[in-house]
Amino acid sequence: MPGAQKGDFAAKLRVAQLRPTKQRVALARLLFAGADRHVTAERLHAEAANSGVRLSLATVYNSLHQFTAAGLLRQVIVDGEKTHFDTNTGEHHHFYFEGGDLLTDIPGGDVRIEGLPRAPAGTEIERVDVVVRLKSRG
Amino acid sequence: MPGAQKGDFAAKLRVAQLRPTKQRVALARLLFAGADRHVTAERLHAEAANSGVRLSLATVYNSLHQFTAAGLLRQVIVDGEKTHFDTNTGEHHHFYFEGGDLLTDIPGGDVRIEGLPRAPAGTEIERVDVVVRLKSRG
DNA sequence: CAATAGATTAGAATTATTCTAAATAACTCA
DNA sequence: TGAGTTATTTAGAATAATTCTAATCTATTG
Repeated sequence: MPGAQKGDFAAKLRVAQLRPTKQRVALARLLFAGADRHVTAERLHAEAANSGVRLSLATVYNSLHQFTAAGLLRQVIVDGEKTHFDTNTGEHHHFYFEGGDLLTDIPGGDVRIEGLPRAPAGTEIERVDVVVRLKSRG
Repeated sequence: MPGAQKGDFAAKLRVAQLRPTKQRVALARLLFAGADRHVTAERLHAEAANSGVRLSLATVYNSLHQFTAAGLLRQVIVDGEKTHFDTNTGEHHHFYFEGGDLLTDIPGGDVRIEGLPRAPAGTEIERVDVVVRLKSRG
């Protein structure tokens, strides 16, 4: 099976109804080749540049949003300045290191949240996000 | 006790080591006169203008941050675009209506979170935020 | 391969927020 | 109270993340 490596990402994109362009495949490789990870647009753009792929920041933004819409990524809002994207789309939560711009996952299965009120009339719960904000111990 | 109304806010500011200027007192009145509330800088600025107080947006930002540092307000990060400030500084969580830019409180006492892992070595938990994201029921 | 729909791009535009330096107002205390 | 000191306010410039635009490319399809 020659070309299998590369084909994985192209196939993944095709399943998501996204044309597997050079840029999208390159970003998909950076995002999905290894373990789950968290990225910002800026950082992913820098990484792409480092790994020899030339693409514009606009394309990174476009792709991150398209991947998110397709369910391949999920947005994590924790710091008001930048948007973080998470390759782990399953149920889970986050540790966030204030200032450090660093996120790590808390497996969802371990966490139970009890006593939440019902969703207000006319609405339904889309998702429950838990962010554990950390500071370094003085 | 004449001037008691106004004095409340000036006193509150003095306790917080903030000089009770006309602008800060006006903002404090808007924020703390009634029930707990959530505001953005832009909205508070508009409200101040409506209530006849002329102050700059920069002052609103300054004041919101100073109030927050003094423990009178708390920041709520839920939507990546704007920062929300909450007059309820006690333990509690939030419902967030996607798109609607609207926040409501979930009393903290009712909610229990179990199964969180320990804070990573060298860090401690500063706060645990729960955001229940709502969408309108289709 | 030609035609077409979709993607990429550079750079301008937008938005929230912060910064800067000058003008103003609050506080101190003699 | 009034001079002097210090903190605050302000308009507008600056910044930073993100989105938009219009033109240029590229993948796909027949």
